[in-house]
Amino acid sequence: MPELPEVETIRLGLERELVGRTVVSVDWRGSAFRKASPQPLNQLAGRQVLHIDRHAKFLFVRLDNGATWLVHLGMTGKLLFHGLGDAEAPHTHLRLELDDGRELRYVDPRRFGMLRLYGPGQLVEDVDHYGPDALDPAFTATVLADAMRTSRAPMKAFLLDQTKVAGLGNIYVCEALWRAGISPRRKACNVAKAKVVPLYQQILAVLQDALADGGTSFNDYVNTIGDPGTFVSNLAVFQREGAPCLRPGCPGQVTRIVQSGRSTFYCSRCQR
DNA sequence: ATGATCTCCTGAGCGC
DNA sequence: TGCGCTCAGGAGATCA
Repeated sequence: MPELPEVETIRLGLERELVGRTVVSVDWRGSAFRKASPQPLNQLAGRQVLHIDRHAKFLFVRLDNGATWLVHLGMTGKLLFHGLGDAEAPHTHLRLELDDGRELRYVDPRRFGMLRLYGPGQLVEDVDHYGPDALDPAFTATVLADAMRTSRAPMKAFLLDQTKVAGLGNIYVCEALWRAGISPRRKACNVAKAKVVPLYQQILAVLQDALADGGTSFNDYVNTIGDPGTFVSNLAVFQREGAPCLRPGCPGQVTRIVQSGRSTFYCSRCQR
């Protein structure tokens, strides 16, 4: 569900509302997730939150004892602030009672997310194989060009590959390729050199535009106070199958194809 | 080693 | 109303 702009929106919410708070008590339901936590989540009890980092779609909640609580929302994960007595949504897996009389809850119907508590000094390994975050200065046009030169994967798969550049998902890959006028089917190594810098610029632009709108919401994405993002009205191709291409002067229409088992939306007329 | 496919899980939407 | 099918914003494991 959430990609970089949505996760960054949540990070900003946590920075405002969670940093400085202490966890009074933990209600962990022990639900089975795809990856178990290295340390029991009950050990969040008594910890104060110092700050929140993000790499790609992972959140790093830094705690006062040197521990790190890693959160990944998968497709349907939500982190939400609630009052103590608020009714509980289905698929609530974790409730953290905070010292300001509120609760932070993790809700995730599909349980594709990850909640992983690393002890003090324990190294977080989940992003070891990841490439640079798409909005980090370490991600440059040169880095992108070097990775593209050696990959025969179609551009769609290439940009979804978190080891190349981290943080993009299905929506923003489709949107960035449309903005740059590159076919999602074109092999990365076959993209004209002259198109690499524009692609780099459009990746940053679409992420920043979406972030400014609080992300994209279809069904269930909401930020930490339950508000949806509004970028859906600015999507050019994603979930617009059959609609006219929005590029000025382009007579094409948006097509949906399946690549590596996932939907790709693009205009075959102006994305070459 | 790279790229494609399968898998985890639940819910929504659709056609019949 | 209900059944069965397809699809969903992610990513790790497995297979060719």
